[in-house]
Amino acid sequence: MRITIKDVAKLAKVSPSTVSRVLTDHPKISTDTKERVWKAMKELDYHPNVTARKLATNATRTLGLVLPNDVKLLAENPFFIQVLTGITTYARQKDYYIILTNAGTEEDEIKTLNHLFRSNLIDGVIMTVVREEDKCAQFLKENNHPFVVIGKPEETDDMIWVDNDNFQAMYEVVNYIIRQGNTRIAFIGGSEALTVTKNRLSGYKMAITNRGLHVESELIKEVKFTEEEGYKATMELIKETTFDAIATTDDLIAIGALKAIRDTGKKDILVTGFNNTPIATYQNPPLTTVEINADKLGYYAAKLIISKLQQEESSLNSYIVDTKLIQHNE
Amino acid sequence: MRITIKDVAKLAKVSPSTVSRVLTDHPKISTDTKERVWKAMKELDYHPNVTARKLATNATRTLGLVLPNDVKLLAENPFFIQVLTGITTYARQKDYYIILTNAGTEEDEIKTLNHLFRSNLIDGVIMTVVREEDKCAQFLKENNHPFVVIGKPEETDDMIWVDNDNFQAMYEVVNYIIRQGNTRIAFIGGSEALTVTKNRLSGYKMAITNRGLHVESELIKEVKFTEEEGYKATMELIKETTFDAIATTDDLIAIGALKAIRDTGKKDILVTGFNNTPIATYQNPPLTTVEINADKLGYYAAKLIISKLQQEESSLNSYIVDTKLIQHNE
DNA sequence: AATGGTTATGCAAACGGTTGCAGAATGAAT
DNA sequence: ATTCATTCTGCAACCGTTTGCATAACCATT
Repeated sequence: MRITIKDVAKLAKVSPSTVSRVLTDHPKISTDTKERVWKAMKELDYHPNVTARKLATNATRTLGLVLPNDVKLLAENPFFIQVLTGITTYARQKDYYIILTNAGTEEDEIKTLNHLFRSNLIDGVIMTVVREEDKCAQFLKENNHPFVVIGKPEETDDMIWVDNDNFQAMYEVVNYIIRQGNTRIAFIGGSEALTVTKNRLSGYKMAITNRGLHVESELIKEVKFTEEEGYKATMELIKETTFDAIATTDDLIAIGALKAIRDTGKKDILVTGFNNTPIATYQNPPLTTVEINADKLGYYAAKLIISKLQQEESSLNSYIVDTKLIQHNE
Repeated sequence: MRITIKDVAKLAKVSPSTVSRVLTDHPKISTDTKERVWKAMKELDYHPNVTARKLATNATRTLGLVLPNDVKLLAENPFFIQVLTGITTYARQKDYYIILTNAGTEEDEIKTLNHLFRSNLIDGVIMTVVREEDKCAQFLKENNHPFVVIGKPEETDDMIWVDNDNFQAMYEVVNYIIRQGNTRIAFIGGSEALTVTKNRLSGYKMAITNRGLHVESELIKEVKFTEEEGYKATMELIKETTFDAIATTDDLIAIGALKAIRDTGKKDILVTGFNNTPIATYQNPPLTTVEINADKLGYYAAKLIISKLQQEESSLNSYIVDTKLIQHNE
């Protein structure tokens, strides 16, 4: 038989209400009874039934998390598991729980989220993948479901979000490249429709300009986040123009670029990536890249949404996670 | 105001009990009322309150999952996120939920699991990391908490587990190596205390013997699952003996081996890994490795524990997930 | 018409907590 | 001794389901 609040009450010779109040550290309970109840709880090794509490308080203290279905994407990108780690770490500190599920299409995700909210399973949700004009985000907004997104959205009005300072990060990368003595620096980035790419491109341009160099459109390529695309873009660059460094927005793209450079027998072209993935670390020589601290992104995402749910006064709407240039050259 | 079972009952002109019975497809409800109730549910867009149901049925339909705290380990090893994907995929099919949390030490994990079970948050747990003489597993067993482990345990009596056939997988690897014309084949594996290493080593030995070759202890090394250890072990091998191939039990070890081979200017030494990590794919040339289908491991782990919890007759106690040799040589 | 056997549904008590409100107990003030 | 304010605790209703038991309604049988 499970130990319930009644058992504790009986042993401590108080009513269940009192035990409940002791649990929540209600101010009007005398130290005396508090101690009696604590003793009883310890003696019985009492664990409150969280489900019953959820029902009574109509708060689940649970956050939802929907991962994409694509195993390959998840496996290649440590980003997700790192975000996840950050989230669970903070949630645990605050006695919040995480329900994990997955979804394929955007509609699927909406259906899943709808179910989670409407069935009283979660109080809020953390979105790790935000598309342009994201239907999920729109759905959540329309239904007044609290959520936080990882990655600064286009429209930030009453949105809660965390992100790196992508402008600043790329600015530093390009500055580093220039300090290494390079002057013609190419840029290969993901879709320019994505805010993240936009910001990184701006950082690139600003660094170039500030150092008295010129932004040249023939040095700028837009591709998908894959090795192949990085390879192709680099091949085009090699054919079309000359350059002594490439700044990319993703390690996978960078790997492709490195391969193209090897295959064409080029030398001394500095390539930089983004995200500090293991793939980068184990390149030979290792790639210069940017640590985006994905676990911190998760950590602060959880923090923001939880303080919102707790209606804390101090609760912020956004947070910038620092980045770090990782120079693997010896 | 939320739509409850009472609202549905009122609209369908039945009692809440009847609605509840319709929900669970109780056989004694007439098709007539069933349809009336369904219509009412649809009209009100009713979603049952899962929390209330959990309380009433004393079953949470939720599985716990505890990840290690070590971000680096998680990021380098796509294994975890793949397992996770498999789990959520199956769980979703069966309307089960996954609660995710993390823990550092073994004691921490026990504490966490204890809390999850005692607080009525989960019905069962999936263990992804099983140590030798695992205290967690012992704790779960002693307290009669249902669990499944990924990785065949030493003692399999009334344990539920899934695993690859590690013997067979390594047997095939070594056969492949031999078919490529190699005869002196080294083995670098993780701790021999781990069942997984034992089984892979047996597979190695069997393949060697079956092909009429000899097992030589100077060709066998035991290390940790890191690149450095793989590097060191290979350096030792190079110093101490000769060989034309190395079978390792992990891609990271293999990467280290490759590096040692490069650094010493050796040629034509075939190195194989295990786990088919992205790091392997993006090696140059790509590593020959073994796909262990970690997502299937998760999928079947979820399947086994769920059928156990549902007390299905057909429920198995173990499942072997197939592996596949990935030859990246062109 | 009375009886009996089904079948379909409702009643009410649970599940294990929380919480507004009432009121007992205490001490201070008149 | 009475009144009042204050502090602490208990009563009972409630959260939204499920489910054992009772029973109404129906049909078939005698």
